[in-house]
Amino acid sequence: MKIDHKKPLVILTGPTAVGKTAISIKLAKLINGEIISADSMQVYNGMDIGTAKVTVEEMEGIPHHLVNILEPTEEFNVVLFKELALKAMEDIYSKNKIPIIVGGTGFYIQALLYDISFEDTNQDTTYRKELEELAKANGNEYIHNMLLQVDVESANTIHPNNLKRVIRALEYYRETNSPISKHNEIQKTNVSPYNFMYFVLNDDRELMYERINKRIDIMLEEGLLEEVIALKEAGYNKNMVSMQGIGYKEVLDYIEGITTLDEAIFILKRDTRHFAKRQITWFKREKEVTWLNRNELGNDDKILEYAINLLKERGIING
RNA sequence: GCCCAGAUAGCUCAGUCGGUAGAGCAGAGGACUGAAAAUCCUCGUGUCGCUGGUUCGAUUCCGGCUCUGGGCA
Repeated sequence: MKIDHKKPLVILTGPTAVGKTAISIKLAKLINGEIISADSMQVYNGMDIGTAKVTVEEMEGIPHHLVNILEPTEEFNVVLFKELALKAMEDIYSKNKIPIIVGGTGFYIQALLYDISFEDTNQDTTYRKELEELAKANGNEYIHNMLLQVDVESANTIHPNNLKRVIRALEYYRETNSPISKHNEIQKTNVSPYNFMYFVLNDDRELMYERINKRIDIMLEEGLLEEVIALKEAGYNKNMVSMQGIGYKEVLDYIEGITTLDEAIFILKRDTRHFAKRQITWFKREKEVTWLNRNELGNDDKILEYAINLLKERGIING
């Protein structure tokens, strides 16, 4: 067995609706772990059905961190995630348990796993707003040209229409006086400080899409509409990050009369399929990933058996 | 039974004044390092319903047939 002094970390992710939750709880029981959610939407209170949030019964006593910790008015982001996840990990290590990161937000997982640095910038977003206004007034190309002046590298890789990232690159330059492309290059070489296993649960595309469509029908039966109506009545609106979650923005459009119910459901299913596809694209690009394919491994118990063996080999758990 | 309108990419449809065709959606691939369930990029060959005719050449014009809408009886 390999001796590794790095702390153990288990990641279990995959596209939406593959069945991460059920497996994660079994896994936590088997390896004496606690779960940290890497999900940008399950952090919000009151957003349960649309995010397919784990219920207390489903948890079966396994502690879950970073679920229900914010109100929908608050903004969650990678930096906050990393900060809170690190705290939770310390807590878990102190109990001699293993942290298991579970959730579909690949960006968050990456930031944590490779300890990507974000500390060198501040929280002030006024410059961001300024740039947004400039773009609105003069067009995307104008802003992109501004970037070209200070950071040719980034300007060449970021498409002018990708406003959010053009703006972030400019913001980064303004705050650090150094191009973000350089920062990214350095961060890319980061070696993970953990002894980890990065599992990606996956399945045949067609089956995945079927499961997504079915899950949304179930969400509607369980009262997704009522949930969104309640959020709207509580004063939450589409400008909030939380309300941009899939399921919320589409249902809001229906409630506000912008689409019919059938259209909203169609769009919701489609957007969820697109999302799952994007998630897979992300995981394909991550280099140190171990795929768990349902069609090759079989049922949840077989998948778990396979995963546990790998964890033993890696010295993350005792064999 | 008669009249009219359709029949073109998985779906909705455009188009070719005759030289074998293109949009949207669906779908596929990709990017992503402080909004990430967000944001952005790339990808379109299909007996142009079937069958005769005219023509150097028909998916496009003409005839017949089949099917689908709608109308009249």
